[in-house]
Amino acid sequence: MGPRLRSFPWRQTRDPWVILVAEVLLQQTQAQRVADRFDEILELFGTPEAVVALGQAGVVERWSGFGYNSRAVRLFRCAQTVVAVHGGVVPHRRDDLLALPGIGPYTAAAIRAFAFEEDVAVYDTNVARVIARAALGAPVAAGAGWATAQQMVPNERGWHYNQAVLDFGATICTARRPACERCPISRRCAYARAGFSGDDPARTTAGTARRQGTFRGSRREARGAIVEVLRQGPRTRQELQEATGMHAHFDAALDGLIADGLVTSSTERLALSN
DNA sequence: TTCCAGTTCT
DNA sequence: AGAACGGGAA
Repeated sequence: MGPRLRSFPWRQTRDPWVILVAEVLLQQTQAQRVADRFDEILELFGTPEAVVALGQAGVVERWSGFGYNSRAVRLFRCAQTVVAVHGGVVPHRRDDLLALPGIGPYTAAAIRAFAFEEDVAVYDTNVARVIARAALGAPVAAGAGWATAQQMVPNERGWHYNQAVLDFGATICTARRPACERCPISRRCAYARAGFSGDDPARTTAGTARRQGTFRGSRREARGAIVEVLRQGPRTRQELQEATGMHAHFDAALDGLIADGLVTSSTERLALSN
């Protein structure tokens, strides 16, 4: 037998809502960071009704430390939709899942594969890298990569297979320094068999991480700082600006947060939107 | 600096 | 297609 799957709390359940919450948190966020706070996450967001009851501001308040705060807004709206439209039950059909706020192609597939145990391919940054390197030895567009991934899913074993590929990409076939020396499939890896000639196929493959601008001094940093201060409670514009210490992008950041429905501006104060 | 179990808007 | 969107960790 090869190595076991990594032990993550969301792998011990098939509760579709819990899986959904975990997958939303895992979007662009290292698995270990989510795992470290999973008890707290379950207590806070364990049912769609609980999320609705928290209210949007409550959800955003408790999202501290996870980043991408719009995900908190979308999770709240998603909970509302699941309760109001689906009677509190997470749907299993792809189109119904994609219609939920914050649920895109990856998360819809992850819910189907990991909660409902359907044999659908989960295609994320890890899988895209593995497909490009090991299966094809060449860069892939998103559509073709997904199709290739789907062909590889074994009948009746999708749950375990998908979790295993994710682990393989996260621990062996990594973005930076892939551990080819201890790779169990290096003999069958297209890129390895080609002698690692040319650029890393994963580099230019769609679905793998794209580079972003510098965070320090960015508007995104200002947005994050503003939301973090407002988690403590409402503030005047003056107080908010001083507390964040953000000057350069403060106005644009605040405008953006209001436009995104994260922050509400009343006559005197700014606050997280309800 | 790069990258992280992506989604949404333009 | 490209950009915007957090913040932590290697």
